[in-house]
Amino acid sequence: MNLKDLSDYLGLSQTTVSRALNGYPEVSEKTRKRVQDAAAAHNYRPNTRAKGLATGRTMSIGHVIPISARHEIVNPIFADFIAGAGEIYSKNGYDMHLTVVPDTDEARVYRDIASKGSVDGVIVHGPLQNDPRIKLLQDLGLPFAVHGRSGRGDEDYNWVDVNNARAFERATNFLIDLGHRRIALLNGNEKMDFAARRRLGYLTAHGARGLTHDPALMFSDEMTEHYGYASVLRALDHPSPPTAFLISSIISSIGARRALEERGLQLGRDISIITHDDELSYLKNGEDLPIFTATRSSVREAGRICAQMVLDVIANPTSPPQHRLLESDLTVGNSTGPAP
Amino acid sequence: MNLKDLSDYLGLSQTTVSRALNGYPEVSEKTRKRVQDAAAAHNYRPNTRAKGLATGRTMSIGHVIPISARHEIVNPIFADFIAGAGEIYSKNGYDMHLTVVPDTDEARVYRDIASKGSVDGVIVHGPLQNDPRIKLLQDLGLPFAVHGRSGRGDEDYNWVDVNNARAFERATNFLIDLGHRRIALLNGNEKMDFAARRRLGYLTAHGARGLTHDPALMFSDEMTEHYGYASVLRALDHPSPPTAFLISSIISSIGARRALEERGLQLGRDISIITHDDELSYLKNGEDLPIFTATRSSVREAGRICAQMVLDVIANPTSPPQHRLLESDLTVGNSTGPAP
DNA sequence: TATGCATACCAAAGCGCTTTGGGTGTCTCG
DNA sequence: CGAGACACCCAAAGCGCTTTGGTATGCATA
Repeated sequence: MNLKDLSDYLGLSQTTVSRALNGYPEVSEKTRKRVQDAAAAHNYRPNTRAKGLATGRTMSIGHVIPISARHEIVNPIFADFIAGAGEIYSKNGYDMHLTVVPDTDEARVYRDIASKGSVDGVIVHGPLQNDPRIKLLQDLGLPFAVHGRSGRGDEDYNWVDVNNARAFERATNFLIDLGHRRIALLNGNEKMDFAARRRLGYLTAHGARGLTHDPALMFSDEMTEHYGYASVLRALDHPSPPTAFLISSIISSIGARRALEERGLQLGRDISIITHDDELSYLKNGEDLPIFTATRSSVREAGRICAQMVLDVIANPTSPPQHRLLESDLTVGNSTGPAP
Repeated sequence: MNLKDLSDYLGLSQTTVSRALNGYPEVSEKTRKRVQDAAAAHNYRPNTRAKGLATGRTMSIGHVIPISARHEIVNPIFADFIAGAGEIYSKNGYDMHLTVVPDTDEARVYRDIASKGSVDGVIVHGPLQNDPRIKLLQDLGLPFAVHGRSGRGDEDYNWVDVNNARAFERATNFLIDLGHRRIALLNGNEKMDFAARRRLGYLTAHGARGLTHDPALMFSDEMTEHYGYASVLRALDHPSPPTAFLISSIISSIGARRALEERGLQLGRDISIITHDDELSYLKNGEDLPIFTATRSSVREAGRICAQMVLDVIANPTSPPQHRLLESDLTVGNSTGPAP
């Protein structure tokens, strides 16, 4: 059933039917009702492509999901972010257009998307420090919002980010206050902006308290379970091992816990851990009692905000860039205690 | 830059340029080369919507991601499945169209997608037993492939599934052979087809060995970490507690391990665990040595196969339905041992 | 009676592409 | 030398919608 069929059936022109369905005033309420009823009865929905061609809008937002080319790992926070964004999209009649691509040739994909005109805007995932994608998208004139930021000069594009530096500074201070002096950092890949900022927070706290950090206790890689496990073992084998760990992801923290268990060390007594918690739906940091002391910020909520942001930009292309810096809670669990 | 601009620039008709780019024989190789070079130089890509309108194909596949309406949980295996499917899509010039939707009104979404004509085919995620979506899609005439199966009558649609019954039967037998007699089952939501089959395998093994199962040791819910944790505690508090657990997801197994740790029980000695392992990229079952004894099957590979299957159906609509039943490995790790 | 102005509708162009149904020039062969 | 055959190219229709630029009708006003 297409517009022509429907208008033939109703004995009206396509113009009138289209206007009736799209809420234009040039059609009597009686006719509009008749058209709407017929459309519902025949289960008519305008063809997306045709509508897109005619209006120049696709009503869909592109997400380019980078897959680590080195390790073939897809970021686990992605599922929850998408869930949040998807909520907003369906509320606004938008669709989500997904491309998974090795993180080595993301630029090509953005270029493709832009010239194929298949989306009205895009969300940038996992920005690096000084990510070239941002300039590219600005040049292409494609509306976009970034989940995270990208180094300096973050004034002239739209982003939603967690205050990563602050979160990790607070967490580090919390540990220092408990008497810890050797604190290991299991960070994400520090080419990524969020990880660089977390590192900064960690270093800032050290500096402010007159402590020196030990590069041998600072790790940076993709945040898998195994990374947490292996890094903790390595740190513990250091001649002067840490008494506390600051970990960038709850997934790696699970690996860390496994390592401690294997070594017979008790979490919160022998070794303290603070983790960052993205509030993944299937991997909550405890239901009522938190498992880990954690800096907490919902990635799903970030997805919602980010999605709303692109939609705003699309609706209002001339408005100034929007920024949203989310503060994270510091929830105290049983994984931290005074330094032994 | 659109077709008209490009053909004007080249002094050729749109027809010729279109044919040159799409590999039709009616154009000289010399001209084709000239056209291709110009297209590349001007970064020309045909507009997706226009192409779709003209050809009747969208070159995109729809994925409808159900979110548990009760618990707002998005299935963690989803990210890896998508990664696998995305690989195949980009190799074949297809895109992925995503809709996240509460699992209560998925049907509406499929109906929408079909009448809006925004995709060439869809993948069905997380089929229930006797899932109404399958009949719906057949009625709508939309090509589709199911990740999993849906109860009886699985001959007349396309699916990729793991042999869940067999996997869990083997795992149960393995535990029985080790002397375990009270084996708890931490299953997924048994409205889902995969979980029902796993339950069946578990029961079959019990029956074949003349053992009776205890409903008090059988759990069914969404497979979160907390579910694993809470269920293990509950099972251990049973007057006659189990000596082994069979767990449907590595995520829940992590929760299970946490519960054991809390109770001071040693995995593989006091309590045995066999888990199902979807080979999630960020949550591998150990890097070299497996953490858990596990029935293993790559969900990413399933994504690849499933994607290829829809593409095949689209290319060849009259071919008979394809089925692919993947057998899972049983890898032995340190989480199992003789019954105490 | 003529004019103005809403109101309610419509025909047709246009979005950017593919594809049908030719057309023209060159070559080959009887 | 004329007729097919072939290679190469083109104009225009059509995909399903929105939107521009109307027209016809009815009614109040001057």
